[in-house]
Amino acid sequence: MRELCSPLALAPEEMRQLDRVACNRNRIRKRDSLFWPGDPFTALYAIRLGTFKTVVLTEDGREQITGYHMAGEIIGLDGIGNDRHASQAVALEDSEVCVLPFDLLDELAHNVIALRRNLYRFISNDICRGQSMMLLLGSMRAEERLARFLLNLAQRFQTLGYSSSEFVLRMTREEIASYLGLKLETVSRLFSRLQEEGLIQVQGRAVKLLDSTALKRLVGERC
Amino acid sequence: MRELCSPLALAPEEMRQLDRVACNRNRIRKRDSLFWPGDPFTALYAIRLGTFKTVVLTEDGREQITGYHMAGEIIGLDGIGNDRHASQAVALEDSEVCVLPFDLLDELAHNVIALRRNLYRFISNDICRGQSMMLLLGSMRAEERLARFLLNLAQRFQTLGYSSSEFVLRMTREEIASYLGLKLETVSRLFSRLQEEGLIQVQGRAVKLLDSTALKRLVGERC
DNA sequence: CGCACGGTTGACCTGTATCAAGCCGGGTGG
DNA sequence: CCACCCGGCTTGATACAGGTCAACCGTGCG
Repeated sequence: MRELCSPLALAPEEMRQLDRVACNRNRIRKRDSLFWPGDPFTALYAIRLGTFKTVVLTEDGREQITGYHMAGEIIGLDGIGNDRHASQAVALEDSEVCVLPFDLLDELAHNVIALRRNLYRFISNDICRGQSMMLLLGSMRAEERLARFLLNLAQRFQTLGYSSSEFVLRMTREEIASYLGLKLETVSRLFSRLQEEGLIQVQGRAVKLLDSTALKRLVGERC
Repeated sequence: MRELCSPLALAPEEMRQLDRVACNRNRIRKRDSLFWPGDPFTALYAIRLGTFKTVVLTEDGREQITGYHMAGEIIGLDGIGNDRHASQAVALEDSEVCVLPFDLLDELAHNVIALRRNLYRFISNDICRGQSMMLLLGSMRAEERLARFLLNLAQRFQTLGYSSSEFVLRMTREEIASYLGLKLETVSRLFSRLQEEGLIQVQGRAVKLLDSTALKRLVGERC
């Protein structure tokens, strides 16, 4: 548990207090949901293991994946605002989360300045993530979107201690497409094209980044 | 000042405390910026008067407008996460803001539960706004995007006590286009088309919603 | 073993972008 | 006070990225 909360940078004594809060783990099976849109908001969830997607829906049934979340990240933040979750969180593989009841968390935040600040921080980071997604969806071409997606995954795998150049996607082409505001055929074609160009190697969901420099150039990064 | 903080739902006594925090007003002239990307984060800003756009940039200079903000709203929330603002906030007309130094705000939040909760709430609402924008940018057609934009503005004007069916846009076609992930010519054509169809009446930036029911149907709302 | 789901690929279509020309209205300087 | 100019807007013609429809494949799961 502790390592999960290390991003919160607490003193050991505060850690013990937090342990009271985050006592209960929870296993979520692949395809099961942690919460649904409209569910009353009671807790945040710290992902210990596995991967989740968050999804929002239109009235007429279309859906948009708004995020992929891996171990060490916290989800459910969108529920604080109006005491109901706005999105759905679905496990992409068998996963495990810590339930962080928000009342307890807030009570603790009352005393522990560092925790309060870090709560703000987490929520605010989600805002920034949203802004980058708007940038991506609003003004980037398809190829650039996919390249960014891959580089972002690579970086996150790296911070988790996995290879940043070789990994297995947890999501289908259709899910990638939804996230990137494209159609699944387009994503499939893009994978093939990037492979032809020698930038990546794809075999189903197994991806190897062969030329990250070129990928970064694709997304307009100065190298 | 007080009416601005009324969404925070404070007791009168707490109000007085908050007055200490939000003492200083600030006039911002049209086209001037409240903060720039990279600026150190020190405060939130409560808009008293006027309109702002928030903008994020790519390394290679493209820009995406991520939000329009009117009186009563709070901006700058994206800065909390890493102590630097990620976006730029530009006044679309002569405006006035209250500066809310975050240190003071947080200190006060330590004591006042309601304020703490409402801080969370504000930030979280921004996340939800981001999610709806992803939905819009990722899976809606151009006409639907514009219709949603207009209906959203209408509703916000209404809550400010202005007409919800007749208002003057503060932004150019190009700014609307950026926000909606389109090009200015497309936005212009859409305005013309909605007018031909009798749903709205446009004269430059003056807009009148003639058939909100049809507009809502356009965005897939059951009526 | 076979079926169903996920993925690839091709042919064609269309919504939106792009390029280009002209208009309108309001602010400025003569 | 008028003429001009410029930024913002509209509209048309054309291009193209990505969507749609359809056929087929492979593979892993029951």
